[in-house]
Amino acid sequence: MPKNESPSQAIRLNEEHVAENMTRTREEHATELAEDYVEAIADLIDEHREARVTDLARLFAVTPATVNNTIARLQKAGLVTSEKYRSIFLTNSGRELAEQCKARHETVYRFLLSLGLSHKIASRDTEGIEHHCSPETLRAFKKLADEAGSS
Amino acid sequence: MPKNESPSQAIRLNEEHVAENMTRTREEHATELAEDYVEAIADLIDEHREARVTDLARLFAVTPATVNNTIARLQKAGLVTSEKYRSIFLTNSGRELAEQCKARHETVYRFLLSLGLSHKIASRDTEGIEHHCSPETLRAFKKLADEAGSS
DNA sequence: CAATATTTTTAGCACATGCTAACTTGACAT
DNA sequence: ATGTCAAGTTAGCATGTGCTAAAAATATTG
Ligand SMILES: [Mn+2]
Ligand SMILES: [Mn+2]
Ligand SMILES: [Mn+2]
Ligand SMILES: [Mn+2]
Repeated sequence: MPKNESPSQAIRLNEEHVAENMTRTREEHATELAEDYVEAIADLIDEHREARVTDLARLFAVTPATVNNTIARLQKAGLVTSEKYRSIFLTNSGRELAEQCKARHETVYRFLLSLGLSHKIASRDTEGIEHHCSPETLRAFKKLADEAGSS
Repeated sequence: MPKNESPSQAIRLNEEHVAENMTRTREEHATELAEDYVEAIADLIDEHREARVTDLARLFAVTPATVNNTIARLQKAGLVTSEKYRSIFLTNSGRELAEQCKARHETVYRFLLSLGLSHKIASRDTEGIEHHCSPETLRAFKKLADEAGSS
């Protein structure tokens, strides 16, 4: 029945772009947990010298079994090293990723603060938003956060 | 070995908040695909009178089998109606959600544009960011986008 | 109408991410 | 040294989200 009638220029669904964007967002989600883990592990090591399964379980509000499972994947991905009953460490690759993620997290957080949002809200939304910012967007965020910071 | 030494006030891991934020982000991810689907279905119906499996598969860059699977879940969730070999429609609840999501999508997109980002980048990043904006953040985005819009 | 092409569905698979329950290991206090 | 408790592991399960390949239904076209 629908042949091509009603151009209906209201929404303009650019199908090519939508498909690209969806694919990109899926890719971001695939790396999201890994990013949060290496970031948390780096933070824990900074604060307590070591990152243990229990610490991560508390931080992420999941069970130790889930942490174990995830750590096994991260190890396979070459981001962490882990021996049984020992605490978890980052590989060089993991440390590098953690650094990038911490910087990115910081940028997004400061940007949201600069919009006048509360620490609580900014910190909450940062946790999700950080994984979906392209380098261009991140640059824009950083610029504005820096400008607002020099108040 | 680690007892409580080195306050190391560099990062300040507020464990309570981190756990809360992670839980929240997980919840957002659980509804993300549903939101994008109802939005896409609404757009397709606006443009073509109907939303078919193939259309959605093209839009999301997945296989028709995947769309079928997802539609079954959405139906169980009461967001769409679907009969075999027929096109897909929104329930009232689905239409309502689609409206909200479209408004939110629009707000985030206009906000990113107002930062000087290209349409391409803004549209890409919006697709992920939109699902992680609290009402407060959304209000801030809208305010700034509106201000910039009146140029 | 009949042949063909497209669309939709189904079955069966895989992997990520979560859980609980049971078991093992390690740490620590008496 | 031993007994207890916390921490870590494992097995087994569920759900979400993707895939391919094959079958069934529908649409198009000669
Ligand atoms: Mn995060
Ligand atoms: Mn996300
Ligand atoms: Mn959207
Ligand atoms: Mn989206």
